[in-house]
Amino acid sequence: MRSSEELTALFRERGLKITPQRELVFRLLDGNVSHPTAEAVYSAALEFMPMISLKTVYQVLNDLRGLGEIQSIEVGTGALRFDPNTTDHHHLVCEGCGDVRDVELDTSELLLNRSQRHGFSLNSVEVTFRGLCQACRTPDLSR
Amino acid sequence: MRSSEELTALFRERGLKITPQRELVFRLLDGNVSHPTAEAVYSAALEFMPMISLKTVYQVLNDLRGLGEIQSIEVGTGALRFDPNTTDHHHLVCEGCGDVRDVELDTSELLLNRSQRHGFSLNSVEVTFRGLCQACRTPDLSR
DNA sequence: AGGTAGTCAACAAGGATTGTTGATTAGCAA
DNA sequence: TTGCTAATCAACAATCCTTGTTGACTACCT
Repeated sequence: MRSSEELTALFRERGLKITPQRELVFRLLDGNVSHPTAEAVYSAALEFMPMISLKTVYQVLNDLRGLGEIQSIEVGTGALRFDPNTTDHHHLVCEGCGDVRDVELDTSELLLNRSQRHGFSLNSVEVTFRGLCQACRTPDLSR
Repeated sequence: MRSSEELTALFRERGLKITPQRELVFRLLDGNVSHPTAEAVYSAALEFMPMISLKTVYQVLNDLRGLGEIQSIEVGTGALRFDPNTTDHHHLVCEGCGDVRDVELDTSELLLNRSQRHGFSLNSVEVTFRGLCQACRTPDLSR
């Protein structure tokens, strides 16, 4: 995802207005590596803008996705998650708490000699690792 | 997934009764490589048993999953898909029609030196290839 | 300054899946 | 073969996530 300033220019270019709601969502996503759901973005937004609606958050996220500035991922934790990191990377999901981490991975080997596999033309590869994070693996002694 | 006869024995062992509905779902899944949704299994079942309910199909699928005889996969086509192939394999999804094919793939390299990554204990890796199948890529001249 | 896009509340609705209830059927162990 | 109990059925309702609708209001931007 580009910087807030670049997004502003990009939105204007497309005839989309720059509203405080959009700017807030830009800010909340900038550098965000937590792979938040729409609800999570909404919750974070409420602290700065108590009257923002969930619907608006969904709309801004869809706008950004439409522009290719963020991507949505489905890792089996129920809701879609949004990721401002649109570079080639993959994910590690905690089966306990649902946390998602980024994983750098070279998938060029996976694609080699597979371009005509099953008669398909390949567009992308996603690798999802699953396991338990440290917190979910360690018994919580405070309880 | 084991054979229908082995499943019968397994179900009895667990105190689960062998009903015509369960036997039908066993049969429909045996050797099925189409990765059907619950609805698709239900549709197929209706041809042999017009009074079977979707609810029952869901229950049988969940029973089988609970016993580890089938797995469910989520490939972003809306509904869960069920797969009687529980061996180590991966999937190729057509972004046009949603068709899912099996892909044999050695993921041992992917797991190497990653067992402690991010403090996670790893349980599994899924690789999903996306592209267009031949039918979706080829313009249909009959229309 | 005005046209219009954006936002809001307050809904409804969709699709997938699970839960509920109460009646009926039937598997299977004794 | 009988009887206990699980399984199934219909007919719902309900959940969760996401999108659509309407009508009023606001405010961005040319």
